[in-house]
Amino acid sequence: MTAVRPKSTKDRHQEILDAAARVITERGLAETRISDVADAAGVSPGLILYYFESKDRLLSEALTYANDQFYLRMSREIRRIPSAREQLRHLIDLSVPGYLPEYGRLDEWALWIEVWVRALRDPQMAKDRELLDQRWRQSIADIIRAGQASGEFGEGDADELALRIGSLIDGLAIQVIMNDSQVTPQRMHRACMEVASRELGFALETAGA
Amino acid sequence: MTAVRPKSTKDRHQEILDAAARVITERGLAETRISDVADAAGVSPGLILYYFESKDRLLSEALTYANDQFYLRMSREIRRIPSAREQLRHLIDLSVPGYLPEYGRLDEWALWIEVWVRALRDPQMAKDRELLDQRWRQSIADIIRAGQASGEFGEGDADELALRIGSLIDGLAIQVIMNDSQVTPQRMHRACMEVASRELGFALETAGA
DNA sequence: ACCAGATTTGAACGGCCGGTCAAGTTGGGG
DNA sequence: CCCCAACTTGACCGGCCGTTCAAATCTGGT
Repeated sequence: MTAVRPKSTKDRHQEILDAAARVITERGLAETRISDVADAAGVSPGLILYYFESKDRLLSEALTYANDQFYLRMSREIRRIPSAREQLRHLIDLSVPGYLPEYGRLDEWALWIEVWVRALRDPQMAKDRELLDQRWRQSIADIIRAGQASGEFGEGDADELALRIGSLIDGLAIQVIMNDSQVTPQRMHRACMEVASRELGFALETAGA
Repeated sequence: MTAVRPKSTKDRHQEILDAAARVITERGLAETRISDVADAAGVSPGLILYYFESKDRLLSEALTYANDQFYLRMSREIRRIPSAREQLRHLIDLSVPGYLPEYGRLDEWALWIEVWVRALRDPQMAKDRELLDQRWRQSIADIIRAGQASGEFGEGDADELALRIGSLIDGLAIQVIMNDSQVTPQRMHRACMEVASRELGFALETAGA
């Protein structure tokens, strides 16, 4: 049988990116060494530089790759939901770090922060970040447009509303991921839903028993 | 015995912190070397380690120091304004990177991002960040309470409203400081004012004429 | 079985930089 | 004026880590 040995080039490439993303999440960009990634991927350090021309390039690619993965998973899940209002709720569910138990601490947000800090100085990363962010706003705007078409949401510039809601999520998520004692996942979730309901003009079913 | 030269020592200490903050803003935390700080402060590298026990300590202190400075300047300015609504507007003015020309690009936000990334792994920095953030929310909440007392704003939990507005500012500021082509300072300012007016229940004077 | 090219290894190199230190300089008190 | 402690310097050390490279191994084709 073919042992585990033969790996296509593409597999290796992705394996290393996966390993790098894991290491960055765990140790932080600044503390990530090539040998850490090699260990995580189960290969020798030399091989990393065989597939990536430099450590910097590897880390940059890993960051956008990981954010890509997150985005794809999210939009896959959301596409399944028929109601725009429920789509929005689920997007918020997924965006609140640690809100849905099955998703762990949702450390993707930590990677975002690493992207930001790197984008401040790395033009390529700045470009990638802008695209990633645009896509994020876009997916919110799409939900809003769908809700407006179906009458679930009131009128208003969908892109502008998406910017506001998306930015609110960003700002709150930072504090939640930092384990701020005042800003719990529940509180973040509630804040997002309330602002969204006011901005989009729908009533929040208050869970009164 | 007698205190030796507390004044000069204190000056040096602060000079170095200032220099470090400048270097971090310019080059980023990851790229900041002790010798860079020494150059910026006009002293020898050895002296840096005479005043700070390690590079890590220095950088941590510099980050909180710089954010402190920003906060103090902001609250000094805001205290002068009588109307709560104008206080809020000015707080937003100051928070939008590059909105007020006289304040340059307001790179303090870049330092915030560095704080975040460091706070993810450094418990002391995490603690400091939480205090800094609490103070930031608090100063917004104070404005809101004043406005509610004077009748300028509607009712509502001031702390909750402050969290929402503060987080929105955070999330938007990130994108502005990244030079996102879609999120201009003007657009951020407008978004903040609109959400604030809706959340706080006051009318936005639409600039006619 | 053999070859050629692709893949993989790990040892070794070299630069960089945080931290140390011994030697100087300064300035105020006696 | 001298002395001592505080302050300041810059050379130096040592380790770390990104990168290189020659050699080993593997793979598929003939």
